[in-house]
Amino acid sequence: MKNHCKSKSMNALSTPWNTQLRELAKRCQFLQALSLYPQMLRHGDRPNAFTFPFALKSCAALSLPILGSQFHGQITKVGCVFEPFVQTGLISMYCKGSLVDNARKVFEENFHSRKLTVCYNALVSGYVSNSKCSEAVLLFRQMNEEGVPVNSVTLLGLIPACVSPINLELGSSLHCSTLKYGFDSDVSVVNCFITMYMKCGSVNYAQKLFDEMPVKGLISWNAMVSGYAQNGLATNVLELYRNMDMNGVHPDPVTLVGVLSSCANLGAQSVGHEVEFKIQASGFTSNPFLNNALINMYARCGNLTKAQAVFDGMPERTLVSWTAIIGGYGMHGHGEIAVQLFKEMIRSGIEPDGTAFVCVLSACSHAGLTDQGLEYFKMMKRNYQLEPGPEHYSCMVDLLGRAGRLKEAQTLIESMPIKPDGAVWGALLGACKIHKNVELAELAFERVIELEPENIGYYVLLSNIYSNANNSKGVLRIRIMMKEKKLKKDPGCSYVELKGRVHPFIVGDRNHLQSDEIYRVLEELEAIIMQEFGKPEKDNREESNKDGFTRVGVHSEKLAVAFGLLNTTTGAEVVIIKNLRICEDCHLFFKMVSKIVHRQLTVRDATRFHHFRNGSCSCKDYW
DNA sequence: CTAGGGTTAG
Repeated sequence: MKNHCKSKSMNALSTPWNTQLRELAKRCQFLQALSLYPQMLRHGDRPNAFTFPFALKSCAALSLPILGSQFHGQITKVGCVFEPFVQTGLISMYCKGSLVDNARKVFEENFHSRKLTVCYNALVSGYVSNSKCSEAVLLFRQMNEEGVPVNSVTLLGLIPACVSPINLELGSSLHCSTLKYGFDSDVSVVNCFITMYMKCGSVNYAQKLFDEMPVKGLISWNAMVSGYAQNGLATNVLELYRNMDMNGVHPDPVTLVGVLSSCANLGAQSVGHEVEFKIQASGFTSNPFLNNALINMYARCGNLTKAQAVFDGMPERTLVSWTAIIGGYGMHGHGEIAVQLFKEMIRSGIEPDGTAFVCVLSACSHAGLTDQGLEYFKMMKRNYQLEPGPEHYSCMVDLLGRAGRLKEAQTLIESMPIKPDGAVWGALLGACKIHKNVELAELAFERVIELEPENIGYYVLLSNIYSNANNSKGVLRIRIMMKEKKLKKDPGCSYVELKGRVHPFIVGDRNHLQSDEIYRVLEELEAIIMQEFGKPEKDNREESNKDGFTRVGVHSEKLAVAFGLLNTTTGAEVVIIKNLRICEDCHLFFKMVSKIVHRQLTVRDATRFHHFRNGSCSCKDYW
């Protein structure tokens, strides 16, 4: 190449450099691409309009706006600022480096660009990615007014502006107007709308769009998988994953991340394991997103050994990897290990963020490491300039509360510089239940229902506190409140994972295809239990309708056990996936059943299952 | 200029 360069004219000389630059940028080797530029100058070769777009793209990808602005200077000198590719490159580079005002300046100063769709597109998407959505919408209107043609890329840049539930209206009006442009048959535009509706929580609408697509691409499937996963619809994710397979669509890393996240929420370890196998078979083993999702999945399913193994096997661990493994140890009560790992992470030069602190604080709380937790809370601000949010305060209230330091917890809430949310008062209420403090519970309850009047969990909690204190007046008062507000506790739910399918059960469920047989097994089991161990102390079955409240029918856990026993072959492990806080009645039932059958019954924590976000599914609390 | 992704108590 060197010989080439010396012998040709200036302009043509830069061509081999440009080709190499373009190749490197295409392969995302941006640093190498940028290092080519000084080499080129050293050779005495001049950059031209074909050089800069790739240099700018590299600056954008690496978020180096300062270097980018030096290129801007060069571009002005060379005089190719009016070239569309250079211009859009500049706008995009400044936007990716968060210098939107510079981008706007480039856009405004260039007369020729005013009518160019690509330049508008670059700025529209730049505004959106810098969360300046109203500016993006204004610019979009301006395009229409000035008669600049809108293309599908314009929409791809603009639609993500409407990804929060607040913007659903704007999003759907945008959707309506795109019908007018005729982009409703463009696969990428529809994919983008699917994502938008999913992020707005409008799952049904997203599903409708997906179902009506005549041609679906891998990204369409992925948008649905991730959307379901983000909305906590883990069973839908698994169903869709099977459907993909049947339609001959091959999953890629993005698909598998969504599937793993749902396995984590369901506690569906065997599907998760299957996915891990697929990852290895497809050669995705070094994808950091996938490894983090694997750590999370194994940790949540209680398999800390495997979570640790994935973590140890990663060539590079990001903050998210550390957070996932720390959270995993924390949620299973290994507070000391979690704290050790947190220290190790800091030693390895990774700075914790707010999320990492939530994990370590809650780990301290679960393990009773009260002072350690207090120390970390102080450290947030002192060492890392992180302002504690309400989620950190609720961890602290939980930490102090569990340790019986209720007064300190209350003082902490009162000293908060930000407004406490429902979770903060809720944590105090929970602590009052553990330490049987009725008086403080009443205060916490009053505050928490001001903030979350619809959250049934808190009513149930206070009612149970009254009940433990034999305060029947209190219990009645809460029930009347709930009745007046027409609040009803969501039923609890248990899952059994069998041959890769997840079977959900709710209290008194009759929906399952094998419903009759399940009830038969249950009755048999209970008959044997009666025979062997006598009548269980508590039996909540068939208590109906006194004072208008529905009472517990047949517990979901019991149905799940009966289903498991009915459908597994000898020696198979029955996995009951359930909220850890099962009631004494069910606990007794589990113990007796596992004595009767010589199979292993495993109880898993699935409290994270989003369906129950607004109230625990502890069946004791179900009225 | 350009659609889909991992970590967050109670």
